Amino acid sequence: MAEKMIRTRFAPSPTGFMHIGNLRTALYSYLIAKANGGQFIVRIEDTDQVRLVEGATDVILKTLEMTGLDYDEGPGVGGPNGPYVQSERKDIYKKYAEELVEKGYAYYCFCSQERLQQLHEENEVGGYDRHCRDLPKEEIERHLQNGDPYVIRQRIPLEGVTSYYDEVFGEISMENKEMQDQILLKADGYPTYNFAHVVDDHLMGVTHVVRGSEYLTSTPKYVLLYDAFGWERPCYVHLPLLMGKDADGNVSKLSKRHGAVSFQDLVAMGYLPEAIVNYIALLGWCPKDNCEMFDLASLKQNFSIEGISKSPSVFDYQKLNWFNSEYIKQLSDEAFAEKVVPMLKEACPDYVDVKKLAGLLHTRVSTLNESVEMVDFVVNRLPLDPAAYTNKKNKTTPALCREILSEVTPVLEGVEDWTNDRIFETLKEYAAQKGVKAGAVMWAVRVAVARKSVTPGGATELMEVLGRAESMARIAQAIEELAAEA
RNA sequence: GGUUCGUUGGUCAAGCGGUUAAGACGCCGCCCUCUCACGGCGGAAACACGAGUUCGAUUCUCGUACGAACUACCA
Repeated sequence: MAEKMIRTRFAPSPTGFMHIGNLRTALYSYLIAKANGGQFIVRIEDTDQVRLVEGATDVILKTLEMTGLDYDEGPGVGGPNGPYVQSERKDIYKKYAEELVEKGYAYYCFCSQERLQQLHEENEVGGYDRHCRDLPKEEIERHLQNGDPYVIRQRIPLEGVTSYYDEVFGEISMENKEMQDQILLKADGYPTYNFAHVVDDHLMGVTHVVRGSEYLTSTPKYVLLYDAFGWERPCYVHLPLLMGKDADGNVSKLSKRHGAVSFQDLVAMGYLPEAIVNYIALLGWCPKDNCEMFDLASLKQNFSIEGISKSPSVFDYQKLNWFNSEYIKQLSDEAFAEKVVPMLKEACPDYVDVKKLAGLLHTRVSTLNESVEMVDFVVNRLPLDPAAYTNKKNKTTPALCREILSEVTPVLEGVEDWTNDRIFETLKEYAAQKGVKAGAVMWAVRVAVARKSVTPGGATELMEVLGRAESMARIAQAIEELAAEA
């Protein structure tokens, strides 16, 4: 008999932006299915009515689209197991919860939230005292009759041990007495995650539950639910957590306080979706051959559960930057320009050749947005410290630079085609004639023209970008300033 | 506090009883060079600790330490 087809799901709750940890979970879940010819489902878990955020679902779906994680079933595309939004499945859960009550695996609880709150405060460690676990039948009936608000709780065995096998962490065992009689159905009629996801995963034929390892210790309760219904337990694949490091060097679950952690934040900062995907794919997974560059297609080719590690990994922006710069360099000049020219156009004066400027930036930025930051000296004439004219390798001094700049002015005026090549040749000839290193001339001119000692691109490249008029004006200004200084 | 999980350089990590303990990012140096970047070459940098098992432990077992997650009518 053929292996059962693998079906995985990504089940986010629409409570905010697409967290990078969620994206990685989605990615792994997707890859586990796709690496094995399986199917990938998306399900929206919006059972918490108070935490709902308008538009969050759209952001999630949009992120999946931008990263190429196409799904076989889910909101928008539909499928045979819909609806794929939990709030639209409300009736289903109630039915199953009641089935559990009938079977004795769950019970009605009429405790007020105030009482629970108080309980929580009294014994700090928390936990429900199972007040309603063994309520007499008549009392339950009376409450129900009265229309008293109630929740349905799972009746966890008081003794024994529950274990399950996790594909990455191995055997996990938990004493039943350590588990809480968790709420399955809330007073507002919505199910909790604890219940809804079990019912849905079963109904939707999910074979592999892929999620963060924060669920590792609550999974025994879910496994008990499968058993109570008599359903086949799924394979569990818990993923190591994504961590962030704070200013003090302490690590904890990656969150907003660690900086930009949503996919859209990163994109807005100029990271390419492909680079983000590549980077997070490697955060907790390593291929057999240790290769590092992966697009989605090759990930589908190579991904395997065995490569997933157990230990949490720290999100490192430096490495992300490296991946991003690699992907930027892989872009053709045209493709890069297309992304960056609009920003440059907006920032720079009209006389600037932004297309050429983009060319200079291509190998020098690690994010798209860095382009604009890097050309501040093009946008404005920066204040300049004459000390910048001193360079020991080229043996330049402010005085020498002043001389060079004065002499070079008429030479440059004679240049017919204001292009990098022509300007460069001309300046080189001049240097040879004068008997100084070309580097000295270039240094003088570049500092004068850029008004900055470190620049993307050389003197002549910058002059081409700035155009003849602005370049000459800057040189003239430099000569004046140097004269004033001397 | 309890429970569960984790621990190879600063970070991501390979390793699955015998290795000079890979590789990548970052850092440093050299080369290239019109400064920077790109590219090339090289360098510093790690098995948390203690017992066992074994001829032999980074690898297996158990403790200790440290870290994390969970402990909601949130997911």
